[in-house]
Amino acid sequence: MANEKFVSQIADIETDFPQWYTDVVVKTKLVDYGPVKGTMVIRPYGYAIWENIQKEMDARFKAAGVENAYFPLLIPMSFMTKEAEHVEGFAPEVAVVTHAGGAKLEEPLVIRPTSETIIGHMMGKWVESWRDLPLRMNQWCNVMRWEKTTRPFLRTSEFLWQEGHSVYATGEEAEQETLNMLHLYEEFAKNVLCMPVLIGRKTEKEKFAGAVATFGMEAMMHDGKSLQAGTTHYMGQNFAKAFGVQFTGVDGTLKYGYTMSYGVSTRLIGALIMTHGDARGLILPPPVAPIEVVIVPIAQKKEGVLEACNALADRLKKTGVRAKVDDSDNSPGWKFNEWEMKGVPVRIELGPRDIEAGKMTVFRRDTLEKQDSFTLENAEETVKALLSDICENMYERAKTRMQSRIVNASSLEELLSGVDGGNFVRAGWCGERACEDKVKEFAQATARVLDEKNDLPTCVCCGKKAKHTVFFARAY
RNA sequence: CGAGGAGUAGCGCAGUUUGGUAGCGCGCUUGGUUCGGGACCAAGAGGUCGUGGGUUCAAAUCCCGUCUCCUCGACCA
Repeated sequence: MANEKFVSQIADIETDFPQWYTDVVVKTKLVDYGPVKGTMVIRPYGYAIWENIQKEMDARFKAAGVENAYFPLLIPMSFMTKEAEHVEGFAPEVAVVTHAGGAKLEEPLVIRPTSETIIGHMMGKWVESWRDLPLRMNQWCNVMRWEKTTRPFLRTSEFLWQEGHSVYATGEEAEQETLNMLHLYEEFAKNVLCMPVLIGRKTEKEKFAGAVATFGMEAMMHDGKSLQAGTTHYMGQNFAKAFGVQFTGVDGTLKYGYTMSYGVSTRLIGALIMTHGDARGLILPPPVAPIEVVIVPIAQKKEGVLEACNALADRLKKTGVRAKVDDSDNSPGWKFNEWEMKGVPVRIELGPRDIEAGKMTVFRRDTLEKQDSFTLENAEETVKALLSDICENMYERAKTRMQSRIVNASSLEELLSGVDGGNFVRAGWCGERACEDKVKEFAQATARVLDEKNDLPTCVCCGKKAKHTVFFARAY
């Protein structure tokens, strides 16, 4: 088999998925490890994916009327302690600056693990009247959480994300925005990452520290485990009260605002890798792939070959396709394997034979199919159609896979065997924390989200009447 | 943070048991031949053996500390 040597560079995706993931992210040059524990360097190929994610997401926020802003990295320690649940949730994982300018600081400064507190503080200054509302802001920034175990993109001490924060005059509006943003994320996952997700409300146990309600979007990874790919939170008046976010209403009385927040992070990159990847490495969704089409010249020193490749690349670039000619000295076979590992959606091979016939050989990464019947003449149309077909196919394939791995359980044993088999397990739940804890202890599975379709009658744990139907899974 | 494993050339590793001249494969550089699934020949460059201390005439090798990475558990975007 021609690819044996190549495939052996990365661990087996079926039998050793965690190692496969680590191998792939490092060998494809998405990331490298930083010198400080839990830190990662996002290399150009990885950062380009993030930039594409930002571009698509940012456009959606702006279309929804959200404005970008930037708040400071350092937060006075006293801010963190103003909201009781919030400090309890985040205290164990914050990094604190105690010295600066060669002296011990009067008040320690927290490196933001999230910005609810400092933004709440500023909102308190900026909101005075009902006319100031709603106030809807987003920031793209880094945050730091001192995690115990780390893995590139999935969990690192420092990561990049966007955090949106809004304050509304009424709880209904803030709650509605919490759902709107959840649906925005879902749409983004589908159309930009070609990734199906489950969305829904989180249980009390799983909700954000300081929130009234948390909603999440969960994606199924190749091994059947779940990854929280984004969250939105409704805070009620918790933070508004802690930070004095008050306004005078139409009726002339002073009221507290209602806040909400939402975020997605560089973890999305990990999510798309673990959703779409295969034994050969990455399969990148075209909308975020740094290179959508790589053109590999065959016999590139022969006259006219490189010229033809460059001309084709230029034509594709003019139509907005991210195209690249690999004119390095490596052999064609080497290039094929390299770009496959790096997940480029479409490869075009162009050699003297093709050029003479006015054709091009096209390989698509998602299906590994190669075709040599396309004409060079209408390459633009061919490539556009192919990229959109790949997008659709990647989504449908992942969706079919996820749906085929959602099973119902009516007992703890069924739930255990379900998650052991790499499934998401739907089960009834009475709503008691004790039962949720018992499931975790028994099956090492957690409640990912509550299913909107609440159709299972009895609690999987205690057998009493179920209040909710829950998606349980092992999680990253 | 608990249990296990690993750090030797850019990458993958051998050498450590039994202390005694720093090795192999790939990659890299130069020149040439090649090019339709990880090509070939020739010549070359590259190492404070993670790091700090100790034992010794002598340490990659033995002892103690420490840092980082990987896997599995408890917590999280």
